[in-house]
Amino acid sequence: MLREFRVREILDATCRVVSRHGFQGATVDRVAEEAKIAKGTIYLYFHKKEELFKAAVEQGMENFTNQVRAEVKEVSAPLEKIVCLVEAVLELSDTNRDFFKMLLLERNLLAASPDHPEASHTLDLYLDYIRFIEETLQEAVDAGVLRPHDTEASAFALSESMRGCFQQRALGLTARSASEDAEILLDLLMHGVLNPNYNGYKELSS
Amino acid sequence: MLREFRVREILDATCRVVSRHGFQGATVDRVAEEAKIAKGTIYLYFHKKEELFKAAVEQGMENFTNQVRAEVKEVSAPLEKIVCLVEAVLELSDTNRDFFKMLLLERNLLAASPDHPEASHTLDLYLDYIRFIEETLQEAVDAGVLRPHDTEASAFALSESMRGCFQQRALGLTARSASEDAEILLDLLMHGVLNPNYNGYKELSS
DNA sequence: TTGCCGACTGACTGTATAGTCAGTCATATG
DNA sequence: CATATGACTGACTATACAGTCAGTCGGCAA
Repeated sequence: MLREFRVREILDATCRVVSRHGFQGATVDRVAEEAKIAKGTIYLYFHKKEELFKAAVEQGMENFTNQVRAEVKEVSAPLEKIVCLVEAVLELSDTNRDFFKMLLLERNLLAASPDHPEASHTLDLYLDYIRFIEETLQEAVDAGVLRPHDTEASAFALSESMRGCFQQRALGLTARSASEDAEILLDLLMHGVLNPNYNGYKELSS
Repeated sequence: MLREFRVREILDATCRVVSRHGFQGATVDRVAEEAKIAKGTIYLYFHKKEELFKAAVEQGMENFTNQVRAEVKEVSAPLEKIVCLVEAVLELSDTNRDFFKMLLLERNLLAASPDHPEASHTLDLYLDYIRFIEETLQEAVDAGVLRPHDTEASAFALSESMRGCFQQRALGLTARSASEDAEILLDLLMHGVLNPNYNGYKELSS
């Protein structure tokens, strides 16, 4: 379908423009130029600028989480699932840099907090992603592979740590590859940093 | 000094406006209204809108890191320092919500990545903060309290996890207090999530 | 009393840009 | 060939906002 092709083309251009200029500098004119179409054409497919940006974010998020879910579904052992998840997230964020830069710049999640119901779907997508991480961790707890703990908290910490890895790369602060980051992050997540031979601090011992 | 008082007043108003409307919706008119002064007055103290926002972010970051540093300096045991750091960060972010919401919305860090030298000072402040976390962790490693590992990576993961905790609270997704979050995060950081009785996955064992 | 100073004001201007719409063009149909 | 359809265009309008500046006001000094 022509319609679908155009929509995709416009959303891709939007990602590129936002990742280059931020939401501030991302004008409809620039998106049109990037997509090599007239501005009016964009308004044939999207009613408002906001709608365009929201669609770009949400379509990207859906693609992303679907791909991660698909990767994780390939393996069955609970611990391997976690490894696979972390690798998939970091590798996908490395591949689709434009989209992830846009996601990092996304402010609607917060703007949503008081009373912006339009942004709530974006928030829902984000929460679905977190919940998927949480379920993957919980499965491993249930299987006895991970110790019992607050998996919602660890899901949040893990997702933010992965986001941080990507940001580090986007800022050019690291030369590590996505898979090296994955290895380091998994090691931290699994074992923590406490020296097993040290017993001086009982309060923190499990 | 009158000048200093006005500047502070304007920057505080800026934080409130940005935290409520985001950078998009934060106009100089609104800041003036919030600070209960005329728009022209703002231009007596700041040359450009950008300068105003940058100053608000940087002043807030400096206050924040100075307070964290001061708290951590109070204790001497390496492990206690880490506990103190996490508690201080989470409690300060809970206290100064307006500023931290603004910080979460800050896009200059990324906008900086290609070639925006104006934003590099903001980036430097951020990196100083990371480095301070890293040093605190490294001290504990050197003292044998933490196992040897890549402290730059764990510093990054920790700072992003704390940021995530604050975001969770800003979005109203958690009822936990800052100190409860600190406890959970420290437990994760120290011990990881792997079940110590499980030995099926050698690759990840230390 | 007069004149000066400097902090502050807010109406005004210029500009960037969101959104519109009358018109073009290529293709399909009778 | 004539007419219709619909995707597309880009000049145009309306608006919101950054930044300006002539003017006000209170205090102070001569």
